[in-house]
Amino acid sequence: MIDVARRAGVGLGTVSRVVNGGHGVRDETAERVRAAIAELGFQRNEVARALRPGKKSSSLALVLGDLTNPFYATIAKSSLEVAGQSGFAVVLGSVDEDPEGEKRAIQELVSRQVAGLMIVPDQGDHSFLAGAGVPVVFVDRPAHGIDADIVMVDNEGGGRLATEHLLEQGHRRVAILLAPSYYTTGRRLRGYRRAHRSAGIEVDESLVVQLPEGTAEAAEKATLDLMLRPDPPTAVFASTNFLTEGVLRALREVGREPAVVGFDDFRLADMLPTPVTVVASDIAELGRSAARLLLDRASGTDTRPPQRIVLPCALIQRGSGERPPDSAPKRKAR
Amino acid sequence: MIDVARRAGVGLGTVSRVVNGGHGVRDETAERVRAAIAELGFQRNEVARALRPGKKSSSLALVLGDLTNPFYATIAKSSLEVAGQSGFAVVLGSVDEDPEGEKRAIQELVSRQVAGLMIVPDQGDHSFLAGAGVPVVFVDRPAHGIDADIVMVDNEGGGRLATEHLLEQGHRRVAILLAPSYYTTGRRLRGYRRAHRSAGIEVDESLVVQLPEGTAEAAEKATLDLMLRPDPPTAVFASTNFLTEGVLRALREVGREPAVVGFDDFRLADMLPTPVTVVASDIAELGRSAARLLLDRASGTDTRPPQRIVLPCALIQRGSGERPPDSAPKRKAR
DNA sequence: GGTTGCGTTGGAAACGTTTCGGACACGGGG
DNA sequence: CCCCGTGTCCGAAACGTTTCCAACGCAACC
Repeated sequence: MIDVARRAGVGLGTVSRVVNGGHGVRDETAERVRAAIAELGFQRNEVARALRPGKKSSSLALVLGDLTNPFYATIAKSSLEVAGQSGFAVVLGSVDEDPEGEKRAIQELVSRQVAGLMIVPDQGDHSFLAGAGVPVVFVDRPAHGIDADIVMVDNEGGGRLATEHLLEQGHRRVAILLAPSYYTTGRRLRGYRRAHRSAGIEVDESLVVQLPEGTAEAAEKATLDLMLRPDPPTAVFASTNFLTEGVLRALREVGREPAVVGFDDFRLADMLPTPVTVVASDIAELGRSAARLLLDRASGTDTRPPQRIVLPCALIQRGSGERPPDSAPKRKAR
Repeated sequence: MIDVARRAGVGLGTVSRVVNGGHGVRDETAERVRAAIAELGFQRNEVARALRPGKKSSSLALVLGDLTNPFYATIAKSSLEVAGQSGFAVVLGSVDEDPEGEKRAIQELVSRQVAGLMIVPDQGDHSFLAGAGVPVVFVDRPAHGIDADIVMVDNEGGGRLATEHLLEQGHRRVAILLAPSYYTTGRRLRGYRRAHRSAGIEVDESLVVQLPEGTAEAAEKATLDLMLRPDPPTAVFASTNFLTEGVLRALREVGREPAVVGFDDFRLADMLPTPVTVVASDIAELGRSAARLLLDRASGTDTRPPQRIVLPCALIQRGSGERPPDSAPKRKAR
């Protein structure tokens, strides 16, 4: 920049003013500066820029788990889009479901002076973020120990929707598969119970399956066990996209066809032998909202108390969730 | 850091030495400094750190298209992992297939003083990167106008593998669907032609379908046209995961079952009514290799001339690619 | 003609680190 | 006793911006 100033025969301050908003500079001078910039191929050094007191870099951080999971990938994509439109870059911190690693990753990002953090939090305590002086928006689930903005999905409503749908088909033994103790898991289970209570049906606790892992493999194994019991469920609610996949694999293996409803839509769900009924929400909007909110916080535009945005879920009927109870146990019934 | 120095009663230089490698400092002094750091909760400011002359930030940039595409997501995930292990963060630039936007995004990232760039390039000229003084690794396809490292897949070999497989089943009319002029597309087509030539079979050019877009929708439409012709192909080679999806949708609509081979594996491929045969490669390794190479370049460890890493493709037979020619036209043939 | 005010410009300070030359203490060798 | 080397430590300079204050020219006004 100093070279530009020399070349244009002006002072540094003037160059800086031109590079930024550029008012308070005579048109003629500004033009000379712009010419010099073009000739020298000057490009502002964002790092030096972010060094000034109080200034933050024009980057947001996004901390989430496995990008290979379309759920996370969608959040990443959509938040990236929104951030990009405002000239913000996004620094990614991927965490493999390891609470300690997450803390380290977050502090790494904070030390990079990002303007804000979007976090899909692991369990664990996040109070260490409270004093960091950086706005934080949690995505998909809240965190403990800190009161910050949160954008999420109506998990309980979704769980209830899925379960009600199955109960309405006449199912009385509806299994639910749950990934390890995420917050979302608990809410979806609550919806499941609520639906049962409303319908006056008692929950068979042995049909509430807490998986050791949130993987398709774990769900597959659990479903096999479930279906080979003497009293198998006639319907299965898989509370996660990966779990749904596992359930379907298991069912193919044992050749059974209980009703199935999944939580979260997934690619090709409608192309499977029996198209899969799911409870879905607008995940992309989840990411967009989070990014928008964070940008407003970072710019100081938004000083409201912490917000809580909840997106609705909708049932998408495709077939697997509309199978009646009696089709499951006996192959050629009816 | 200046506070830490005061608190520990030492000079700045000493604190800096402790924070970094930390030799040339007496153990006792170092301990005092560490104590002060802990008490004050001091955290190094990475931004200021990167400001020093010659220094680059400890971030890599990754520029790619739609993260929603599992192909890109996998690259992102795996390269993130490798970078993270070396203490590097990854700044993401997502580009929506817009050559001008890509250039802007890249310059944005360069201005952030990233230590290196990993780019899945759009067509367009990338010579503007030559003088940037930042190491660049291209991923999945090379770029024009610059001679840099490149990590890619054996596209031609894969295209050939897929086509040979179909020809071996006795197919003589094999259609190929191609996304718009990516480099990869050209190579896959070349493999397709080679396979035909080797087998002494002439290519019907009307079966080489250049799509206007690389989407499932475009492929679906093209496949419909293809199958409703008086002389439809008996086999289809979809040169991209999204294209494969489109092909399958179209086939379901028209109720035909030509043989299908896709390029790149995808989730649930084995769960579809007819499991899908694909030519696949280790995409995660693509990302890992790129990150490793870039880290070596950035650290100055690796000063070899630009490398060209090519990963092999393998055929995964699942059923859709093993259908004989005559099963396609007539529904109940055989 | 002096004063005031405005639009424009110049340049120093500040940001938080790393690095580098030098200072200081201490001990050993001449 | 002096000199020198070694180990430790200090603090100024530098990095490339932004921002703030001062200064300047000019016109309008008193």
